[in-house]
Amino acid sequence: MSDLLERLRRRGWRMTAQRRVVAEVLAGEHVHLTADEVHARAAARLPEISRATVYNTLGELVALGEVIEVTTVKRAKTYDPNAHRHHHHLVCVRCGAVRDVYPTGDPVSDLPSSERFGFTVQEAEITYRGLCPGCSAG
Amino acid sequence: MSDLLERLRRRGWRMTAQRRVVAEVLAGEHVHLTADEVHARAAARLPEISRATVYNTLGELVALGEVIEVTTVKRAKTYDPNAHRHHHHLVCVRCGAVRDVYPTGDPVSDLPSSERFGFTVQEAEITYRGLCPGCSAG
DNA sequence: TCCTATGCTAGACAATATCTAAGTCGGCTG
DNA sequence: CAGCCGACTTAGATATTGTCTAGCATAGGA
Repeated sequence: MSDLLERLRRRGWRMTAQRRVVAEVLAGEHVHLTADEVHARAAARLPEISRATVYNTLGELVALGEVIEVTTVKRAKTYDPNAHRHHHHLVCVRCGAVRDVYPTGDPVSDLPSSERFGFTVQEAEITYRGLCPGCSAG
Repeated sequence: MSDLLERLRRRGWRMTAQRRVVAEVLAGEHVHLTADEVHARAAARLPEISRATVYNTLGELVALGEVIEVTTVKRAKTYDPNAHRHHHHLVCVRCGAVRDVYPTGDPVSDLPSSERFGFTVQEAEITYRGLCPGCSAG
């Protein structure tokens, strides 16, 4: 989205072809990509982009809060561009598919203070696990 | 604990010095260790134990349901020996400390069917994030 | 005690992520 | 609108984590 590029520019990001392509790859598909997948898609448009730049750019987007890093059981982290609406994840234990979901209720309020051990709890993130329609049918 | 060793023996595990040491390391400290940390502690007692054996043994313990694999933001997976009481995790975003916690309520029931997208939901795992007493004081 | 399948080892390999040194370029200044 | 500077990018080396292989060792049953 040009929204994203706009916000980044306003935050003093120097706009380069590489950063633009990475941001566009993420904003274009609302799915969870690994760094390598982002690199592959970015390289399709800008063949000489290096892996290091993709990693750097993803790291910056995460630091700016524009993208969320999601760690599942798979080895590689994935990057979720849906950072502006707080949500949780539903993961297929068979094929690894991920969906963003919006449960009701607030898990933080379900953690009694006796279970907080002096921590200042900021947020909670729920990972639902199960089988996706394709995998439970198979 | 010999509890754990007992259960493993009953399940037909061939008991070797290496497996005993790995199981003891996990059962001894109720903390979340990475595979490398398990290897280091195991090697303190049995110097020639190899990394492959530690990985294999941890994988078997996970498959047997005696240990849970926990993936946090850190790169390496950690192994949680508290597998027999379903629980969630409270993580310090600064220092990475992890506590097992038992919230009230059932997150699975908070996911309406309109948010399940045809998935068969089996379980939910909550990661609470915040600052531990030491880090919020600093 | 002996045998055999299972387990162990070192080290190679694979996958993911970060670092480094040198070259490039966005965008401010004049 | 040209020059400059520091932020950005690059290729490739390196680090970290995890898996595989081939041959040796051994637990535990006969």
